[in-house]
Amino acid sequence: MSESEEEEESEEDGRVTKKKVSAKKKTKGAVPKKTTTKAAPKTKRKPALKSKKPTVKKEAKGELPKTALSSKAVRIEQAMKAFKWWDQEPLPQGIQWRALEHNGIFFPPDYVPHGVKMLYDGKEVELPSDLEEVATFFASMPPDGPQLGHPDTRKIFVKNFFGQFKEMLKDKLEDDLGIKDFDKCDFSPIRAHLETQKMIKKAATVEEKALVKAGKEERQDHYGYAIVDGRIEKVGNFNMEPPGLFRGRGMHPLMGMIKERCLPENIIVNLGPDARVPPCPLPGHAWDRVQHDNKVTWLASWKENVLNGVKYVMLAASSSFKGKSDMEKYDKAARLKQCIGRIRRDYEGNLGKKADREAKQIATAMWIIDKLALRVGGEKGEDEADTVGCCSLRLEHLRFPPPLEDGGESSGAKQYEIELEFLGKDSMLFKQTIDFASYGENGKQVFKNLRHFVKDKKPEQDVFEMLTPSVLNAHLGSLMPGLSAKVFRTYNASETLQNELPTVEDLAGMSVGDKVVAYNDANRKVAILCNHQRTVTKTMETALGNLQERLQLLKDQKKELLGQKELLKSGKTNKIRTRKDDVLTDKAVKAMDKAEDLRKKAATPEEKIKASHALDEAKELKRQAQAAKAKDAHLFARPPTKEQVDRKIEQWREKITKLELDIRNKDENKEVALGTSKINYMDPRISVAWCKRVEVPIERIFAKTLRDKFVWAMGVPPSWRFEGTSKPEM
DNA sequence: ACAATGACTTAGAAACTCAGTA
DNA sequence: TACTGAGTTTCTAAGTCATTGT
Repeated sequence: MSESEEEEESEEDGRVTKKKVSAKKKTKGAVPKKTTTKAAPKTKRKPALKSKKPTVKKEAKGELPKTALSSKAVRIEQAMKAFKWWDQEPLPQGIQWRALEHNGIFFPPDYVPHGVKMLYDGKEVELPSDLEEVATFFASMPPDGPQLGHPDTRKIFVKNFFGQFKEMLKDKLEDDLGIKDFDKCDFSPIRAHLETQKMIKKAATVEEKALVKAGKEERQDHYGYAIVDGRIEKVGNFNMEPPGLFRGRGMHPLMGMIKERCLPENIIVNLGPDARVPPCPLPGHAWDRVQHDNKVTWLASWKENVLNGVKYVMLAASSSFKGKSDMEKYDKAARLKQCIGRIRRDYEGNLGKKADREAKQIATAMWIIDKLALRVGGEKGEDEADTVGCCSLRLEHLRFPPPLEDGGESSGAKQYEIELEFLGKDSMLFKQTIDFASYGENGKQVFKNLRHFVKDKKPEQDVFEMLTPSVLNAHLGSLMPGLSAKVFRTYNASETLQNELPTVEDLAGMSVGDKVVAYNDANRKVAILCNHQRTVTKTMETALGNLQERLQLLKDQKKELLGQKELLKSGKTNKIRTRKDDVLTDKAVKAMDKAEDLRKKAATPEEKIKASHALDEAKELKRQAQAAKAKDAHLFARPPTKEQVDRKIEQWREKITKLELDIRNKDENKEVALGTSKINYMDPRISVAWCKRVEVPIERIFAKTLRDKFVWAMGVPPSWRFEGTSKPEM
């Protein structure tokens, strides 16, 4: 790869020299770019940033990459990559950095009033700009989304939103404009306005889009990097969250509350004592305060008004801060693997303890967390959605089998089954029937314990009334230093991946594509273990429906082809249906040209809207043309030979098999999210080593950002296994 | 003791991008 | 040569857990 040959050229093992840093300070500050003035170099810099793409293409074509003139972005990336934090001397306990420099936060622009009026009782209402803004927040909520699309959540959302909206009316105007009833409010004019704005944006010319992109890149250049102990690192969320309406998940009691605009006055900036303080980007404003706390990794923080929690600007997932703790997390999980036997014996031994209810609850909870991969489940407040984990499970979340008729023992397999049904993190449904008997004697004991714990309890009472995460974690910590409940999920996920991945022998003779499928199968097992779900969106549903339709069409076409074969055999060639002239496509193309023309000439918003309508119509024509074409795709222009028909039948057979596989995969995956476990739970070294062993290029498994995030894992040998190496068993 | 807070990880949805394709 | 849909990135909410405050 070109990396190695360029490595020596990169900035001294990734370190930006002192000289360079201070030089930057004088001009623009911490940003890793040499821009001196705003406008002038802009045009010059653009091609440099763009040069990234051609380089890649040339490389792909086998040409030599240009080493001398690598773009700024590429050079920064190389500098970041060249520094191998995992080979470095660690900083003292609790110290996160010695020097830290960054450029602060980007703030979204002020609200620009659009003047489109909402209706009340059918009449337009004149709103001051800050109220118009809030009305616009509401209008921008998708009417069929997770908040407004469901009657229960909609009720909460509307109550919160409208309560505050009315409050604002009262505060801002002495007269509330008579707005009292939400049902008389009509935000649809604003919604329509937003919709057309979106269309206009989508229909923008290439140049306009390029301009937007350039602006984004400029922002990335300015805010997107920090200098940590002399090295360049990527910043994660440097954009301040824009104001809007709080979108809680599930039945969040606060959904619909106004999330206020956050200004520099609310920001604490954290950086090194010697670092240049980033200038506040909003004229006339100032940071709340600047601090130099090197015990923490964040660059800036603010208090958010809805949940009253602190939010942070932190480095990106590819940074050394995140990388270090990620590696520690997986090392800890591997350490758990070393002593998992002892820990399981600990809780198994305590499951049947007669006298000690607390020990029994701890043991039972540990079993659940270990075997069912539940989260620990902290207590939740009044102002939060009612979701639970292990410690907060209530009797109402457990469905025991019906009691046996008058002492009749063992009435069947259902005896030890419990249906668990509750909402977990993000209000994701957990619904599984657990057959405790399938886990052997310990499983049966857990079942008995649960029945015992809930004896004489009301549905809304906790199953583990003696447990809290602190109690549980205190016990876990006594079994292994640093052990807490969440480590079990990491451990079990990684262990499952390793065990589920096929061996080199299993994969003998398979294509890379098939190996990737095998990897995804293992990944899916982990995702299911961790209950990583995604809701089937409407777009996905329709996409699946379209595929089904397409499959049916292909099948019908194949049938006709088989019929044609028979006709050929019996010499009835004249009965073979041939393809008709395609007139629709021509029509569509013309309409398209015309719409394009309109768009080019359009200057005023009205004309632009008109052009976009014309485009829509042309698209519809095109869709029709394509549908018609697809319908006859299997037909020949003139009566075919037998060979031609045979060839086409074979083609169609392949198409059908491929599509059927595609549909099956999509269907299986539609409600499982593979990404979460890949990003957060499976030790990347397992995947890297497996890829090396079975000769699958790592980029087939990890996309760019994941490769960056997991740089520290890329060097493991093919033989690497997930099993604790350091730290002996206690 | 235990409630509140702070810092950080984990999470799915939404927005965006880009490659395959008609 | 624009479209489409899959894949990726961004966004920010919602967890965990140790520390701090009362």
